[in-house]
Amino acid sequence: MKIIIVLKMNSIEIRKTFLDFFKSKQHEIVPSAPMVIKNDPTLMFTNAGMNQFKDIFLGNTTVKFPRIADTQKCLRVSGKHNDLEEVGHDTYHHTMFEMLGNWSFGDYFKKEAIAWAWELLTEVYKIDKNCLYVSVFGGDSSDNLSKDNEAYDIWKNYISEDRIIDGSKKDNFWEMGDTGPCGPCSEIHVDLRSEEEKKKVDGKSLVNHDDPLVIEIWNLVFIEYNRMSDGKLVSLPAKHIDTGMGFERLCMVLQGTKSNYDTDVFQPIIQEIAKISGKKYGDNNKADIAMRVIADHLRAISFAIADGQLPSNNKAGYVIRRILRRAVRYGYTFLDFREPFINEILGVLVSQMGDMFPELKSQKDLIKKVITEEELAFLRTLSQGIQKFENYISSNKNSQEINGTFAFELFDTFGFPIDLTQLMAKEQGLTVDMVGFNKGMEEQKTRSRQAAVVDTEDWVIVNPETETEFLGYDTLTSESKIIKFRKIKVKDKEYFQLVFDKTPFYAESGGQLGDKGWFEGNSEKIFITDTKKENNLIVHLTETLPTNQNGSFKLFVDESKRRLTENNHSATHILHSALRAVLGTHVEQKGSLVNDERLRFDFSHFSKMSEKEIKDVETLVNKKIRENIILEEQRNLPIEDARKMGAVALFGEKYGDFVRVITFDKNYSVELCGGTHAKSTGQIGMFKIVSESAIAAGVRRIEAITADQAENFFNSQLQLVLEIKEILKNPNDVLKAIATLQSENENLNKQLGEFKKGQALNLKGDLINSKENINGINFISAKVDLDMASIKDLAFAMKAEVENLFLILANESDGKANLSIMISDNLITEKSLNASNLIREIAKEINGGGGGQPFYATAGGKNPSGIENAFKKAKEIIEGL
RNA sequence: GGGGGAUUAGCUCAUUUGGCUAGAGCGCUUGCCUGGCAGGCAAGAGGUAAGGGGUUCGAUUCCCCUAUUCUCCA
Repeated sequence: MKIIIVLKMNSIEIRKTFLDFFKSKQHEIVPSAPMVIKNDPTLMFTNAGMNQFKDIFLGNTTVKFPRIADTQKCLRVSGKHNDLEEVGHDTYHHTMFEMLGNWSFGDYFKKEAIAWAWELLTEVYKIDKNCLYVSVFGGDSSDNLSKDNEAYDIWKNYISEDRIIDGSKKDNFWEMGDTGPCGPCSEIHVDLRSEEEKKKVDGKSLVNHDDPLVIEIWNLVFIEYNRMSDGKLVSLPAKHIDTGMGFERLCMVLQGTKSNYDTDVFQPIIQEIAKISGKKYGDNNKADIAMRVIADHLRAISFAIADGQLPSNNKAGYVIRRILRRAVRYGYTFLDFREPFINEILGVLVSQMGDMFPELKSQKDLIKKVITEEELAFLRTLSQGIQKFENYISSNKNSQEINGTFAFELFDTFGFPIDLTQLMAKEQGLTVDMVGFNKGMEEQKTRSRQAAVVDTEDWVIVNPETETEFLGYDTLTSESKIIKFRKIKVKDKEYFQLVFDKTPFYAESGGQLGDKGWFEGNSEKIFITDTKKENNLIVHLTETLPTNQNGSFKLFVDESKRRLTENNHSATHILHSALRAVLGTHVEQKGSLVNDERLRFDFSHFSKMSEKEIKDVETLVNKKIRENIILEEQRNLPIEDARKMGAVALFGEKYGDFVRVITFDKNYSVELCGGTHAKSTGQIGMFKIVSESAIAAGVRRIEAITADQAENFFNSQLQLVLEIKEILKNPNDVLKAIATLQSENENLNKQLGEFKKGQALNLKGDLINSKENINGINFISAKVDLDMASIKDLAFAMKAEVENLFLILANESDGKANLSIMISDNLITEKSLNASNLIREIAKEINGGGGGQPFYATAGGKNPSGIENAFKKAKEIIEGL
């Protein structure tokens, strides 16, 4: 008998082995980029390992290391890769996952990529070769591409040809988007089924057929083309390798489990969920799904929050909120949680992954707080929706089916997933009209698609340069050439994007808005309405193109706007340090907005700032401004050196980055920052906080103004006080004068009220005295000089006092007439009188119309001279009874 | 970026073809019952119906804009 001792690697070892292997092949190992993406309009989250290298593929940036390997945190929840609804129901979908990858940028190509992948899998990880299949691109006639014979011939050296599969364009031709770098790819698949199963069905036939145990493990992409917007492919001068291997899947393979969720990546979390829910994992399919959902989503939201993306009500923040709510909902429905629980599992995740990803550890308190608040908020929404549902049920008792429109409304407006509605319907013995629901869904999708159509034309190259230089730290003008431009159409609007070889224009980044200004050349002047960053490219937005794009142009940044913006940006840095000094070092930047009018700074802090704290911060900032600290700026500092200087690092730095450090007194404020700043703090002039508020659990927001704006603020406040004084005839003590005024006013109001009451009483008395008894009815008619509200009061008061009352009142204002009729309740039935009907008839006399209730009605008209006739008519009606 | 909903007393929410001088529960104030508390009874205060504009004799209700917020789609 043969004894096989299998020493399973744990997930930490598996990750390390991958990175060590490629290090031995001269790869630079770089840390994971943040999962949350800034400065890319096409992407909210990192959804593949290659994202942080996109600029290299696009040729917008130079290559620092030709060979790189890493593990990258990824999130797939929207756009092309939307796996959210699958997660938990099977054994292998995830929202957040790690992607192991190795890259070559114009260095090695297919031969080495294939050889190393094979070596790592079979010799280092020791995966049985007889379980592996590979695929190569089989060609595609629509793109006029033949089979990838180069890859096929290389694979032949490692694996028998009957294990090589020709793949379709869908599976084996990788594209970044509608346009851009792309190329054929080779996938490595592994068959994890039992020997018996393998005998029954050939593994080769299951490749790419969604069998949970015959799965793709590694994708090797050979980037050699660029897709143009007309669909044509152009060969790239420098060819690249881009590979991706799902870490959680690899763990499953190497640990011999049947599910990613059974590996040591997920089990500790799942066991914790089981523990606090009092249920056992593996007992009940629905509960198991819920536990997997929660385990997966906990990872996604924790990493997102650690990377600076807080849940919110739109964009990326809303994606995070939705993931969290999905987890809450599964816990609510299938694990019977009614109180926040996800935050309690966080500890396990942090102890498990905090070493590899230190951001989890350092932000643990904030993550926990944010998750708890979100859970509470969603449980509230949930109970509102349930109430709505119950209202619907009780008002539609005889229906057996829940209206699809209502089901869609619940989904669309209250965030109720359709399966939850179905579940609740089932409990009442009802079904849901799915046709109607799906119709509502389709309509909404069509609407959204139409609204989101952006037509981007290809870049038109004017001068073939790749690098653009930013001059804006030193100058606000430049002599530049256009490198390229393109036209963008959004709905009925059209604008242009221009890239210059050098530019003083600062592109929106790090919270600082982009510069505005203009450029001149060939006797034309064209305005630049905004400057944006697309990855590393500085893009200038204009409404028109110069008629001749060649030649040189003179660029001008709007100086006054830029200077005011700089003041606010520098003030933001000083504020940041002041907050840390006053509140403590737990204060971390969570968001920032800087423009020429004001600054907005979001930061982690757990309670409302007191008046004194706000004042202390203001005082400290203004003190630093008056110290007139000279700006120290260091460009192109290796990030490691910057960290040593104690620079406050934000999210967003990538591997090997050379960073810029902005210092205002090395013992006070040192920050990594790409923005533009005042030359010395004195330029800021003064600083004033105008609001302090909460924007999310554990996150506060300060809005402040500086320089001219602050000066205006103080001046207008002073002016206000001066004007108040003047109005009060310059008293010695303004406050006392106002207090006196207030109490006098109060007294007068009281007296006036009593006087009015007396008058009304007199008026009421006079009216009552004027009553005529006609057919047993107390008829009163009068024209009064009161507004409609007072007439109403009077009418109600008289109704309470006079029996058998028929009251008709009129007033006149602005050449218009109003009538009001009040009738005692008993007359309505006894004499069949209806104020509403009567007034319609009577109002004809004043050329108007009206209505109301049987006992009280009003009307308006354009003919005041008809009032007497109206009274006469009313009297005739009563007399005629 | 586009759609749908919400915003009414300190809090949670009512208010159906536009008209009952906008109501309830909890909380608050006062008084009473009880040895005290818990509790009970009674009276009362508290509303520019988010803000602005329009339609109308009349708008919490219908329309438009703004703000805040929730939610879905992209």
